[in-house]
Amino acid sequence: MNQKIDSLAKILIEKNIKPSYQRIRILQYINENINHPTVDNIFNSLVKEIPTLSKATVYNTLELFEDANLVKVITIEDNETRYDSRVHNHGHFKCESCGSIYDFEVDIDSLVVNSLKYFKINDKNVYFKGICSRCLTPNKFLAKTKIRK
Amino acid sequence: MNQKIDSLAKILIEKNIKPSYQRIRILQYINENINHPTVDNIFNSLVKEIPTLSKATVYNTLELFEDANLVKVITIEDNETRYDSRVHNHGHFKCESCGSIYDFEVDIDSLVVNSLKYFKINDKNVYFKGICSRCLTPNKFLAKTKIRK
DNA sequence: TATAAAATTTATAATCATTATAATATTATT
DNA sequence: AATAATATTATAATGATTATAAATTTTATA
Repeated sequence: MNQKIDSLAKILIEKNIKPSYQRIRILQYINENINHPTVDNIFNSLVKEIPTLSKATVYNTLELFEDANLVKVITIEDNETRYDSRVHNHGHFKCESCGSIYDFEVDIDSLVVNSLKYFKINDKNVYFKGICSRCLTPNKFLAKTKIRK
Repeated sequence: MNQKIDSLAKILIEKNIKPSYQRIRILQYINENINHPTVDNIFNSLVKEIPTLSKATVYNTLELFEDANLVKVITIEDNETRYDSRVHNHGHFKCESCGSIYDFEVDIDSLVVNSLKYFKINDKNVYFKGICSRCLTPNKFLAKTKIRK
C-alpha cells in the first residue's frame, strides 16, 4: 500500500511535481483505469474516497500531467476530452455505437510527409471511427467475455 | 453568378438537401474558404450579407452537410470545431504557435491494423501538432509571401 | 389562387464542460 | 513558530453547442 503510493510519488518527483495526496490518487486512477476516462469519470470515482476533492483540482492536475508527459489528451469528439496514461504512440478507435475507445498499435512514425519537411512535428495522432466487433456481433461472446467499457 | 448558385444548388439536390438560400451560401462559403473555418468564422462572414442569419442555422446546416458527406468535422482542439469541405482523406497539421491548420497528403489507407480486423472502420483521421515552417523561420519570407490564416 | 401542411429559419433560453478568481488550507523555509 | 510559497477548494464566469418554440418561407392540395 505504502509501497504503491511511494512509487507513484516517485514518478511525480522525477517530473518535478510535488506529490500531494490528490495528485497521487489521480495518477493512480489514470494508471489503473486505462480505458480513457473523462474528467468526470476521474472526479466521480475519487470524490467517493476524497470528499473534499474539487473538480478544479482534477483539471489542474491533468494539465500538469499533460505538460510532464504523464498523460496524453485524446480529442476525438469535441464534447468529451479523455485522458490516456499510456503516452507511447498508438492509435484510438472509437465505436460510434457503444462509445468505447479501443487502443491499437500502429506505426505512426512510418507516416512520412514530404510537405511537412520544414515543420517541427511534436505530436502525431491517429484515430478511427466505426463499429467495434462487439457491436457488430452482439451476444456472440457475451457469455464468455468480460465487457469492458 | 446564377450559374454558380445553380451548381451549388445542384450539389445539394443530389444529396437530397433542399437548396435554401442559407444552405447555398454556407456551402459556397466552405467551398471558397478551405482554411478550416469555425462556426463563428462562417457566421460572422455571412451575417454581413444575410443580416437575419441565425447561428442555429449554421449549426443545423453543417450537421446536414456532415451527414451528407459534404463537409468533414475536424476535431483537434476540444474547444474549437472546424469544418473542411475537402472530404477526401488527408491529414491535418496544427501549428501550436500561430494556430493555423495545414492540410497534407498522407496515405491513411496504408495504415492497416490487424487488431481491428473484425471492426467496421468508417473514418480514419490523422493529425499532427507542432510548429509550422512560417513560425520556425519568421520574417524570412514575409516580404514575398502572402500570409494565409 | 387561396389555404393548409410541411419544412426551414430565427430568436432565445438552457446546458454543460472548462476556465478564472479569490479564499482557505497545506507545505516548506527562515 | 512565523512567514512565504504552493496547492486545493468553492464558486462564479465564460463560451460553444443544443434545445425549444415562434415566425417565416416553401410546398402541396383543394
